[in-house]
Amino acid sequence: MVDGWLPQPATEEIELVKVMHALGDPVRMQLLSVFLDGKEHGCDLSGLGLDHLHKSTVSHHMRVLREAGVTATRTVGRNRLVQLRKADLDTRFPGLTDALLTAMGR
Amino acid sequence: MVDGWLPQPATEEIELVKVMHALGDPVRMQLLSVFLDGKEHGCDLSGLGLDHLHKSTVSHHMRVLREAGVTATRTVGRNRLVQLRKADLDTRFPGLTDALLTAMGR
DNA sequence: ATCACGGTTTGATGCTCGTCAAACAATAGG
DNA sequence: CCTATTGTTTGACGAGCATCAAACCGTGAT
Repeated sequence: MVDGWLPQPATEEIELVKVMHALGDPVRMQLLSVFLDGKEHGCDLSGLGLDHLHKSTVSHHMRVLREAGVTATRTVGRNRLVQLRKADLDTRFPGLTDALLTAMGR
Repeated sequence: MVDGWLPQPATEEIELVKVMHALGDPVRMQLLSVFLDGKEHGCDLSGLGLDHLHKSTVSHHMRVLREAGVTATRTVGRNRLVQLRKADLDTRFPGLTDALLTAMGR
């Protein structure tokens, strides 16, 4: 019933070096590849090759991404919906998410 | 008299996650801000606020950047000339260095 | 109220990394 | 040849990080 957003840095507070650090991990990079479409995603990571990871480990990586300002997480019921903060990132670092989208994905 | 290039990954071998990891450090980020002009630079880091760092520490960071494929280092005499591998990075990850240049610097 | 579900938090462990210090290597100059 | 310069390499140390496991917490269903 609480249904709100998890804590995250304001747009102006997003730091490039922290974003880079957040993306400098294979697991988080793979998570990013899912979020790059900009849509909301559940925490079901089946079909990602992340089955071997403990749920608390994934939760940790999700937190790193969120605290770096890369993603935003919304609580609805007992689920979490995660999405890329594309607009905010484009404001702070124009062209960055586009470059990532080009480099990854297709 | 040997005057050659220090070992570095081939263009196709440059991995995005390793580049991100290399850039996920404040010191290396500051070094990058110097190299973003694409020109060759000596290892004189005066006026960068890196005076407090030991020379071996800077050498370490230079190596990380080079092994990630971010920079290329040339040996001339007893000096090292370092420059951004802009063409190679643009080939692998189009728009990335431009986005970094926009985000940092001016 | 009780239970199951989805996810977080805490603690512990091992590995990686940033830093310094000292030794080393190669080169330019006397 | 000797010395100074420029930067690398090695070793050591401490901090940080990725991972797991177990406990915990809010929510929805029974």
